[in-house]
Amino acid sequence: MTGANDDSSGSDDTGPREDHQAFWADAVADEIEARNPDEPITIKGGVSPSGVPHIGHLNEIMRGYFVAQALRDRGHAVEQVFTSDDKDRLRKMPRTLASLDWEIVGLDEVDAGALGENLGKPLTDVPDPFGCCSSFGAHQTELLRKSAEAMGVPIEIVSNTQLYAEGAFESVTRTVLERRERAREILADYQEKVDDSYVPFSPQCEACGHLTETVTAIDLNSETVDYVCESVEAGNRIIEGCGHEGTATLREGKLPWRFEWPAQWRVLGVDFEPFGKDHAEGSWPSGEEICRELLDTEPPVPMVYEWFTYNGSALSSSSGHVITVDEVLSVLEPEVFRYFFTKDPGRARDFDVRQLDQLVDEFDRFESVCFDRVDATDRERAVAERAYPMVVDSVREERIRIPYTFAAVLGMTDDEALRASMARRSGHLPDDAPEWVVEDALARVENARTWAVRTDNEYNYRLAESLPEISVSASEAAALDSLADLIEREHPDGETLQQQIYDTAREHGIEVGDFFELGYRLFLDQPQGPRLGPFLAAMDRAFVTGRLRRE
RNA sequence: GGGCUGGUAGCUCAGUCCGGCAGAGCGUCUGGCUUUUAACCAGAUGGCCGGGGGUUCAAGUCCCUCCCAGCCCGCCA
Repeated sequence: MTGANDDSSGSDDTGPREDHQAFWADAVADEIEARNPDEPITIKGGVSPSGVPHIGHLNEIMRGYFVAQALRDRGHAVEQVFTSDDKDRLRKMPRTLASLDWEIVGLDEVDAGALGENLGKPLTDVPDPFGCCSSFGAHQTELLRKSAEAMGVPIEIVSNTQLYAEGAFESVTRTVLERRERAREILADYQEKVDDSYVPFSPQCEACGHLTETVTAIDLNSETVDYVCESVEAGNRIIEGCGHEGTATLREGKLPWRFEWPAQWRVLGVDFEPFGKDHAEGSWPSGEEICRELLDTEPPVPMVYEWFTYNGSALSSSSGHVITVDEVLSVLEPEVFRYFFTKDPGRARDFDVRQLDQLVDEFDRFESVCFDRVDATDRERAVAERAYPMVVDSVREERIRIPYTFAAVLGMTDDEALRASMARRSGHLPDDAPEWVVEDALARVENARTWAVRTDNEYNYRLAESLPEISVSASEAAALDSLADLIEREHPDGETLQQQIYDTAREHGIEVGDFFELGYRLFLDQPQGPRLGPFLAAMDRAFVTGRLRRE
């Protein structure tokens, strides 16, 4: 169905605060619907692709995604686009870069000169320092595309450079130049340094390729501007101009950001756009006014999102304190990370790798709430039922989750059959679980294992492949042998075995604590570990008895 | 200097729009055999809701103000 709500004005009389939406994306969807937008409804995001794309940038995609899904669920056709603002000038050297395989490298490992010699040019005119893409901008855009793909979000990526090149911005640019007096007036309310000489267009110098700011003449008949390539200030530094005097068409240059953003809204027909708090007080209010006053277009429904921090401090492409989508997905299932973005965008949030188990536990609860397996408030249930289907690839109630920390423990072995049998014997997987359930449940093990290794936390065990070098006393040897016999004879369950370990230690006059440590050394080559009884009971019996006998 | 956003239990977060007993999970503690062991179960513990003031029968929620963090505009460079 298309074109919902057309002119049925009678049904719109209910006030906007009529029913409070539990899930934020539905509140946004309400706002968008209230405007009766043309279909497909267009949701946009975008970034200037200059540094290593990190999880903060993903807000531009994920926040829109949930709104898009909420609208689609209501029967609307929705298109989610993402502009790579790749006509932006390269202003400074990034400290780190990412290869297309997400390897983070320093400038010394790439052709840094490709960047350094081209400061001031549009990102798409800067060579790729990795040499693998047609430009630095293209390289960066490719990383963004991969991020969205990895998150399973279908978006159309639009190159800003491309939009200029094909003339999509031409008429808007013309309008802005025609009405530059008004443009100045508006912008001057937001930016003090806008003076009479300000021209809302930056031509690209035909000689050196820099984006320049000194426009000397505007000819709207021929749709060209004359310029002098003078030095410009960018990113707290001066970028030298070449002094060339030339003429540029409206496709050969770019609008300043404050105008470019509203121009995108108009050209792409944007109905909704989320943006970070950096824009909330700057480009949004000016953009809103520019859009209405200058471009005669209604601006999109806005949404400000708070920034994430990473391990407690600000994410920063330039300083290199980043975590990429690729890294996150090496420790989290995509649905868990998608869940992270269902949380209130207005709240500042830390992505703390050391505490990822909490996030995963939260997700597991979220899933359980959706399927009504645990107690929850009405609100929590409403959010879960609404957002959960947008988070998973498919809603399958039979799915089983192994707790993240236990999954990390299962990572002690690479033997997948052993992982499965340990999960079964420990009660986390029913014996009759279908193949796909087992496979799904165990998929988490690799993630959790990577996490445990990366943070080197208390779940970072490794099953000792071969017999560790340990010396045992005569009484300890006897105790271990006797425990092995017991296991062979009685096949005890975990709790029984736990008890038998205590009993055996005492029977042989060994300190209980010492005996446990001996057990951990034997199997993990560490002095501590998980509850020994259940742990040993979960493993292959012959292996356990053999190891106890120090074979 | 002006403004915007955030600040809720040890941790991660709901609840704030629209005032009605301060919540969840995790952690911690205790118990579950005579037993320290990270995957079990039960119970308990946990809060000046950033501070202060105001409105109200009633404030985490509304108003004012201050503090802290981040950001925007300006100023400076």
